Amino acid sequence: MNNTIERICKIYGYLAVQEQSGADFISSKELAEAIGTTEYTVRKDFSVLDIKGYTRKGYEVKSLKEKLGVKFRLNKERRACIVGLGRLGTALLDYEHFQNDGFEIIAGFDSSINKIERIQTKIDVFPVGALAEVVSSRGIELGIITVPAKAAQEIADVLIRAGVKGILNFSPVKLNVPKDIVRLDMDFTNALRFIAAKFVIQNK
Amino acid sequence: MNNTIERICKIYGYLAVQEQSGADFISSKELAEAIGTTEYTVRKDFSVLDIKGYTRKGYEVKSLKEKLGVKFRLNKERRACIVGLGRLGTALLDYEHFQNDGFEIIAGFDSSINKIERIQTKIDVFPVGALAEVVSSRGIELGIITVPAKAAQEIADVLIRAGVKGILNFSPVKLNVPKDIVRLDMDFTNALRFIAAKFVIQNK
DNA sequence: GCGTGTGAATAGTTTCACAGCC
DNA sequence: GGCTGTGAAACTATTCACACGC
Repeated sequence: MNNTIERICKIYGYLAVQEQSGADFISSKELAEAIGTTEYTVRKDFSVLDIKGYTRKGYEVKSLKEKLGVKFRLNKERRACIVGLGRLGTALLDYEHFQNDGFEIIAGFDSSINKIERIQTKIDVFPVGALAEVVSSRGIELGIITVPAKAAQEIADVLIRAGVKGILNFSPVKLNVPKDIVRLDMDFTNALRFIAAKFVIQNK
Repeated sequence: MNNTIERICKIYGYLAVQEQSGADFISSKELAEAIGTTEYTVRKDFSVLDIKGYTRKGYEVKSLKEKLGVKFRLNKERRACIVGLGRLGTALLDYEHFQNDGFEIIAGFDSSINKIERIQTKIDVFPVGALAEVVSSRGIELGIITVPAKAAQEIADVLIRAGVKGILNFSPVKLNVPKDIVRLDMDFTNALRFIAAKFVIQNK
């Protein structure tokens, strides 16, 4: 079911683009190509979600996006914060795509007061001590962790206690989180390992 | 089988840490907890790979790492380059974990000469025009793409023609690559979408 | 007893085949 | 003819059960 969610998220992104460019209908085949799967799988996903298309035309772009948005609440604007304002953290603070796609980074945190004072960004930045208070008072639902490995679990704990629903983890450690909290790891080293290993296996 | 590769990559990373801290043996249970799976799955993976442990002791850390390293060629140092030296690209240029774990970023590329001249890093930086030549002459096997969406496919094509084996793609577009080339997408917006959507589904 | 090794059972996912519809 | 919708088939992955070894 994770695979379905992942595909739907990609489809949703693709539909946003198609909607801009004025497309009315789209086939399962085109969607499949756009996200890298098969048309069967796309239709099966929609079938499970009870989403209907039109014979010979495909799916209506606007209403498909609308339905997926409602079912997965991708239509709702969500607030996020970034903890750890090193190079990666500051790069993400100003990552323009978030803003366009329903996510708003509304706060950054770092343990170094110096760094906080030096940072140039439109987004509010705070010392980590303010984390719990800011997260709950501003209704932040998603935490992005870009702190060094040894601080990551502690930050995750604070974020969760303050009420975030999910964590995007860029630190290379496996975080322990309660199972109602969603955690997604983006470990760059592992990503390169995966690419290298897969190349070896598939071309053997 | 992708799942197995992914788990092995995580295990390999965990073993590197364990090796440093001097651990001799490790059980399938501990490995499973470390990477977020079950002990059955870990043992099954090893079984398929024909890797043996010791009754009542588990697996010998050093030799397990060695064996995985050989089978998936994770023991080989691999060279990578980064194309697109915006905030994310420059953050990755100096991402310290790569260096420790068998990957070496040996070149950066950008289309702006200005940017190239201003960048402060120990790593060699070049105009994109030099991409094909540098990649093939220096034996770069992995390309990391951090250019804007509209330039991503073109860069991917050049990288592939120059001989890279895999691409780590940070741009939010789906790249077309021949099927012997490994591509891995890290789309941050999609990651947040996935977290939000999964939370909605699992807590419904 | 404790932890591995693995065939068998189960669960989950993708693909296929084809009926239905405009 | 072209594209959807979906049950069935095929495939893949995980979990279980238990024999084995120290």
